[in-house]
Amino acid sequence: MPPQRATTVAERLRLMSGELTAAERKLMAALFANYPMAGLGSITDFAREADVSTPSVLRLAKKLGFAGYPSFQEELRSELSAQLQNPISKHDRWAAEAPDTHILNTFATAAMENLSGSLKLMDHRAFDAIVALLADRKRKVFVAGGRITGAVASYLVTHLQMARPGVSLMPPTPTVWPQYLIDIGKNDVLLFFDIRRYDARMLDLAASARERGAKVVLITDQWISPIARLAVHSLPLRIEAPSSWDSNIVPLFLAEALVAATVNASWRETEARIAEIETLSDNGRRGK
Amino acid sequence: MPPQRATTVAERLRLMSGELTAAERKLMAALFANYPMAGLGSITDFAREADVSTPSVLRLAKKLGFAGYPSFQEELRSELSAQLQNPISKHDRWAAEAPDTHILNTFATAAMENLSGSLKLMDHRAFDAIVALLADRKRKVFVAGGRITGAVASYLVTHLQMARPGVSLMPPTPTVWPQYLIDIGKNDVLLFFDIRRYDARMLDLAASARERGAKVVLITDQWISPIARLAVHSLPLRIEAPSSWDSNIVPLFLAEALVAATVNASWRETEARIAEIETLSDNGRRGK
DNA sequence: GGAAGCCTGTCAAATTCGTTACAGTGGTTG
DNA sequence: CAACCACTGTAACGAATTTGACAGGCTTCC
Repeated sequence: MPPQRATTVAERLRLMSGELTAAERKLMAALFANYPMAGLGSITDFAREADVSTPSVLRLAKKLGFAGYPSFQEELRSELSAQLQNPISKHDRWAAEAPDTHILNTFATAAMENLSGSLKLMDHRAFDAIVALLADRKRKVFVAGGRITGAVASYLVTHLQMARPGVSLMPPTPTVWPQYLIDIGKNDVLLFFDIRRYDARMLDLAASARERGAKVVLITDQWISPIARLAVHSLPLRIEAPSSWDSNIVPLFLAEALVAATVNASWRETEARIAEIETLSDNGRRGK
Repeated sequence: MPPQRATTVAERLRLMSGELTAAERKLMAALFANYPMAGLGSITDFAREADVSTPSVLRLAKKLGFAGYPSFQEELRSELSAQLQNPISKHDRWAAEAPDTHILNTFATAAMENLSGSLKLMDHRAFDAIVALLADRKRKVFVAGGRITGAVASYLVTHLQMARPGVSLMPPTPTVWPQYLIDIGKNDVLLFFDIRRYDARMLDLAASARERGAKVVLITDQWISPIARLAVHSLPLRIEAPSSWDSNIVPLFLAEALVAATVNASWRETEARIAEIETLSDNGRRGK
């Protein structure tokens, strides 16, 4: 019998997570990946699942206050049977034991809905076309974001720079834009993140770039930035959140997906570049 | 492996109920009395529960088509885990008409799994405690991120600054950290984003801040940054992605949730501030 | 009423499991 | 750089479980 019947194994694990060793964290991750089923087989199975030795499993069980592995299992079983008899066992998916109204849960629901809503709306051919533009090394790529979306734009640039040369972030201050604009030529790509509270100066920038023959690409929200009229491709995303501000989770998702797809589309050239960056970065670390 | 994966043990038992012997019917009744938990213990327990001998249990398992008692148990477990996961994995199709293997879809699946996996791991009390720290205006708040997570850190700062005064982003270059460190005092908060490829200099920064009496808070990945040992709260997140790099969607999710919760926690003071920022921002636009 | 057949429990063998002891590893401190 | 500490895996032991063999008992049918 466990020390306190009030708490669950999951909760106890979370409370102790700070004091867990590497092997114990592997076990915790394996258990949560398939909770609590992973712990109901033999100790050998559980150990193999988490890729640790059987004594490590035993040590974890004892650390949690159980006499041995069997009593650990017994507790898991009794939790499970309590949960099954309780019809309120629906929120396994969210933060355990937090109420449905907890911000973590409402936010997670919103994020999931935004993501699946965005994907349903999305034209995957436009996505592929944008990837083709980004993967084309003959084109220079510029990325611009607003006050809020600037962080997402910067994130995209950081990763794209690892995948290919010729990628620049437009700085946040419009006064220095001309000295970037001068280098934006025909066939170059200017990608905007522009969501609600559309910035008039970004629209001007898009117009100027288009006049110079650049391909304008737009990532925006469902109300669609005016830049859309100048863009060759635009992707509208859903960004609502139970908050005073919009959520940029889906824009970030799109940025990551664009990077991954771009890397895939030009793997031959990208592979060597990534490896070289690794080397340089290691040298830098060693030389420090 | 059982003969037909389509049917459950319960169903198979009901179908065969006509051909069962007395002892087997006792077992069936005991199993249904608390299904399927009764079958997840040892064969001895199950037999005693039904008041029959252990070989009778074995005979029933074989009659149902299983090789032995362990494989019977395995089937029960897999049924149960399928039942528990079913309501979750109901992702009603991602990007329309794009194949399941399209990057948008594989990435979306990964993102969803990372999010729900992170939430399962998460200690919501640690989250609440962090919010309490961030909402306390007597504490200054500093946020630090690495090369990649810097964008997320910056995003968090941009929003937190709208919610409260005294929020600073630690710059990316360690050489200027001392002039920030000097202002970090007792009771101030230093929040780190530190994921895989942990930066040794960030660890040093955390140690220095802690020596000065600051509260160190850590947001990290499931392998857990060494900063965890210095932190009062640490939240491990899942960040795997089908890409050459990790996904920062969940860290961004957490940043947004922290901001929203912080705003909620101190709405009285925050409301006026947000309104005032609106005014200032409008004036700025008009004055342009 | 007796014999056959099926069912069930007891017992013991074989295997697997859980547990302990110990040694090797990596990282840290003086 | 040596000594130490914490952590982890290997190996071996004892315990528990699973399984097969056997025999007693109940029912059924001739």
